[in-house]
Parts: sequence; structure tokens; C-alpha cells
Amino acid sequence: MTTFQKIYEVVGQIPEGFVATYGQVAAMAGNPRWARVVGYALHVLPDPAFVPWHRVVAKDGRISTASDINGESLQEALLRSEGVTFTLDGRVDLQKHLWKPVDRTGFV
DNA sequence: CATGTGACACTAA
DNA sequence: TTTAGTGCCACAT
Repeated sequence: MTTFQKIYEVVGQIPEGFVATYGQVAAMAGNPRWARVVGYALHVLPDPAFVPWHRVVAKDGRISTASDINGESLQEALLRSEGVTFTLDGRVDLQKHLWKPVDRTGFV
């Protein structure tokens, strides 16, 4: 089991309509310091279709410009397509769409 | 083996 | 609040 494999595994567990931060994915993959590795993992994705890479955003909900294609953010389009809303700052509304691995139904 | 780079995160100013 | 610096892990050279 390689680090990348764990990362892909975690990212693949992100439910539709939700997003997770690099740090969060890294922490769930095993180490909270793999944030950069997560980004690299998605950067060198062998098969973009088998992991919802677009559901992974920065801690502030911002999307890295490096993921842009011909000037437009494919992530934004995909996330919007899944029902994710964006703020005026161009960030994902983490308040509503931040993935919470904990299934505390009825808490808070 | 050492150095540089990178879809990040945290801390200090 | 924004910018700059540092740490971290994996990969390329």
C-alpha cells in the first residue's frame, strides 16, 4: 500500500456534492503533513476518472490555479454540476459542502 | 546521495 | 487582512 494509493482511496470516499481539503485528505490518508503530496498525487493522476480530484480543494476552499485549463477552472464547473455553491471570492462554500467523515447525525 | 520543485498548511509580521 | 518564510513528503534530475 503506497502513500498515493491511500490518498486516492480517501479521495474516492468523498461523497458527491461535498469537498475535502488537502490537509483533511492527508490526515485521513495517514499523515496530516501529506498535504503537498496529495496535491502531487492528483497532479500525476494516472486515471483522472477513478478519483473525484475536483472534490479536493485548499483549506480555505480555494481552488489552485494550477488546475485551471485554458484559463477556466474545470473544478468549479464539476463542483457546480454536483450542487456545490461558490462564494463571491471564488471559493467553495466550505460551511455547507465541507466533507465531514464523522457521521454524528443529530449533533450540533 | 544531494538538490530543486510542487494541486498545501501553519506561523509570524 | 495579506505577504513572506518554513516544514513537510514524494518525485525528477
